[in-house]
Amino acid sequence: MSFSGMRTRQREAIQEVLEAAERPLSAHEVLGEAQGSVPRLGLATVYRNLNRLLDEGWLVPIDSVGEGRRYERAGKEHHGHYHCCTCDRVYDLSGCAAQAVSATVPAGFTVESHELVVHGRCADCAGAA
Amino acid sequence: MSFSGMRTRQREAIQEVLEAAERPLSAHEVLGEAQGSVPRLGLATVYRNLNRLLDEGWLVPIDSVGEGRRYERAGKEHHGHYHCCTCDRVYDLSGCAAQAVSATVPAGFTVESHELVVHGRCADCAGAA
DNA sequence: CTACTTGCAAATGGTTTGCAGGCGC
DNA sequence: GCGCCTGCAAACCATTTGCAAGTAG
Repeated sequence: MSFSGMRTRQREAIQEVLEAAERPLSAHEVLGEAQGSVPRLGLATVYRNLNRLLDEGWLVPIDSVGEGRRYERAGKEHHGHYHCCTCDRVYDLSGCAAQAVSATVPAGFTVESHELVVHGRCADCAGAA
Repeated sequence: MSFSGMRTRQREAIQEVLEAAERPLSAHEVLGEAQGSVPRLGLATVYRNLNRLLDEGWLVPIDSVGEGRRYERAGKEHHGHYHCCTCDRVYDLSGCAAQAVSATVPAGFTVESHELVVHGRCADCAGAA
């Protein structure tokens, strides 16, 4: 099991884009950026690589915000995400800001609401599975 | 503003289902339940009513968990949601549990991770929009 | 050379929309 | 009766999959 798979031009372009990003990116954003290095890059290839990178633990999925999944380089300190309702982009917050939401939001940003989601297993499933 | 729209059998069935639910429901769950009272009810009608109810503020959307949006009656005390990774259902948590996640999780439930998402406007959009 | 990958196109699954007929008011 | 609402089917959009051809090792 082991691992990384082949080294291809498209795979590297995708990783570079994600490594350089300072906020979670959508598949389309990755496609757009990566096509800078690999023009003929297809969306399916982007998804296939994103999913592989998720399996390998190189990426973390961000599903918590509206439409579509975002992808972020793994290994960062646990942090919250700030979603702009207008431009729909997602920004990283510093640290897990649960206790002081407004304090962690970047200056100039306005907080409208926040959500806390816990993932795990309920009593039924913990016993059954 | 003001607005309620017409009173129809399907609309009432949908509202009853959501009023009775003690956890956020997906459009399909609403459809299934409501068809108990209105057999020929269509999925499109469910979506149209759910969206209208959202506009009217009667419902709150829960986008934070995995696949598809869930809908919950508005007006409840702000609370977190517990998502079971196995059965994929979403449960309400009591109160905003940001400060003590594990403490608010129902007995028997296992916490695997949690997410905090803040919605609002970034500096650019707050000024522009 | 052989297996893993890619690109393109068709398939999926959730949600929305177009349209003709129905029902609330 | 007029207009909003419903049901059905087609349209959309994000993501996945099938398949023939390309490329890494």
